Amino acid sequence: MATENLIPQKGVSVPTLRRLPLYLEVLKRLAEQNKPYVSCTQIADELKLVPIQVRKDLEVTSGGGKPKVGYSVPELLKAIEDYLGWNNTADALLVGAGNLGSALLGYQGFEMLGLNIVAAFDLDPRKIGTGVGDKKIMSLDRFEALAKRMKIHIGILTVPAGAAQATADLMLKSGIQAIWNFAPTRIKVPDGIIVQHENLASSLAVLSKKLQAVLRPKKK
Amino acid sequence: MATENLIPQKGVSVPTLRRLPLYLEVLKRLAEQNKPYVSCTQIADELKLVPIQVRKDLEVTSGGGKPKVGYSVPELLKAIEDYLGWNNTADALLVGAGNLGSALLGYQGFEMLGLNIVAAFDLDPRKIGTGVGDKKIMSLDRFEALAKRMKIHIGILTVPAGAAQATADLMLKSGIQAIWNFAPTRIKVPDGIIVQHENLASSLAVLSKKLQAVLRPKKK
DNA sequence: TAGATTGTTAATCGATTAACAATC
DNA sequence: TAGATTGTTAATCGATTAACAATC
Repeated sequence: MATENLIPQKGVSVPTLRRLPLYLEVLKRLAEQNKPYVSCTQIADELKLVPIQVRKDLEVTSGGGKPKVGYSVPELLKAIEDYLGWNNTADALLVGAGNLGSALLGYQGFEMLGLNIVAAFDLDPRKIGTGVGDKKIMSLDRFEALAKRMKIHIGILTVPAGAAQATADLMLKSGIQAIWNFAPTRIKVPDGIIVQHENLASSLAVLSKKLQAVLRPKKK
Repeated sequence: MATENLIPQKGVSVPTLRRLPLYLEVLKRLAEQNKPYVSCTQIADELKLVPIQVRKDLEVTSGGGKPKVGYSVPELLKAIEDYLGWNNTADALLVGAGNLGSALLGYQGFEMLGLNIVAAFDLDPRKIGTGVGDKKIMSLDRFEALAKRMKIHIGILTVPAGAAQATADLMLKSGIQAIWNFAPTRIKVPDGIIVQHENLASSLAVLSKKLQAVLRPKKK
C-alpha cells in the first residue's frame, strides 16, 4: 500500500503534532515567570508563527482558553503534556552506544518528554559494563530477554548503517513496536510497526538548497 | 512577518526536497549493482511511496527519463546531486564537542552529502587539541578568526541549550549564514539567516502519539 | 460598557494524486 | 507493433489562513 504507515492517527496532522512541543517550551518559560495567562498572539510571535495557526493547533488538545484573557498557562501546559502522553513515562531501550547513542543516553531532557531510556546495548566488549550517568551499557545478547521481561515498546537505533536492519529485526523479535531510527539508512518493518526516521540527509538537503539561494545570485 | 524565513526558495517544496536524498540512497545502491535504468515504480516500491509522487519530485531536478525505459541511474544520480549542490563540497564549522558533536564530527557519510566539517570548537580545555579522526577540536576563541579567514558559511550547533543563543550570535558575528541547530532549544536570528532546527521533541511527539494509538484501544 | 481574544465556519493555498496523451 | 513508462494537465485532498460571531 501507499501510505507510510497504517496506524489510525486520525484527526491531528503531523505538522500540528510537531509544533506542540514548541508551544510547551514557550509555556514552560512562562510558567517559570509565573505568568498566569498567555494569548495565541504572544505564542505565535515567540515562534514566528501566525496566531490563528497556534489557536487551531491548541484546539486539538482542548485546553480551552478564555476570550479576552487568553489561555491559562498551567492548564494549557498540562493539556498538551496529557495529549502527548508525556506525563506517563514510557521506557525505551537503546542499541548502539557510540557517540550518538551516548549523547542520547546522557541527555537529561528526555525526562521532561516522558521518555526513560532504561539501558543501552552494544557489541563492543570494551563498552559493556560501562555507562553514561546511571544508564548502563549491556551486551546485545541480553536485549531480547530484558525487552520482553520489562515489556518495553520503544527501541532507539543508533548503530552504523550496516547493522541497522539486523538490529531492527532483533528489536521486533523482542516485542518492540516503535523504532526511533537514527541510523543513516532506512529500515524495513512490517505494517503496524512504527518507525520514526531521523534523517540527517533530508535536513541537509533543505539547508543546502536554502543556502544556495542566498549565496548564489538568483537567476532570472 | 509570519514566515519562518524569507529566502526565495521558489518552486520546490520542502517535502520534495526532503525526499530527494531518499531517492539518492536508492540510486546509489542500484549504481553499485550496475543497473542502467530504473522506473519510478521501482523507486516508489522501495520507499513505500507512490510512483506518481516520485515522478513529480524527479521532474524538478529534470534528470529526464525515457518512456518505456525509465530513468538512467547514473544520469539521475548526477542530476539530483547537482540539484542539491552536493558535488561541490561546502565547508562547515561545528561548536560543541560533546558526544553529539563528536558523533557528527566523526561521521564519514557527510562527504557524500557535500559537507565537510573543517574543525570543531569547544570551551573545555581538556578537549582542546584532541580530535576525532583528522578533525581537530580547537578553542572557541579561535572560531571567529577561522570562520572569517576561510569564509565559512555553515555553522553546526551542538552545545547545551543554555549556550545556544550566545553561540549562535558568535556564529553570525563571524559571517555564518546558515546554522544547523542540534541544541535542544530554538534560537533567534535576523531575517535572511537560515536555521535548520533538528528538534528531537517534535519527532518524539509524533512517535509518542502514534505509539499511543497502537498501545491503547482506540476509543470509538 | 468597550475591546481584546477565543472558537468556529468558510476560503484559500499548496501538495498529492489521478488521468491520459506522448513516446521509446 | 504493442505495451510500458514518462511528462503534463486536471482533480482532489488536506493544511493553512481569513472572517466573524461569541464572550469574558
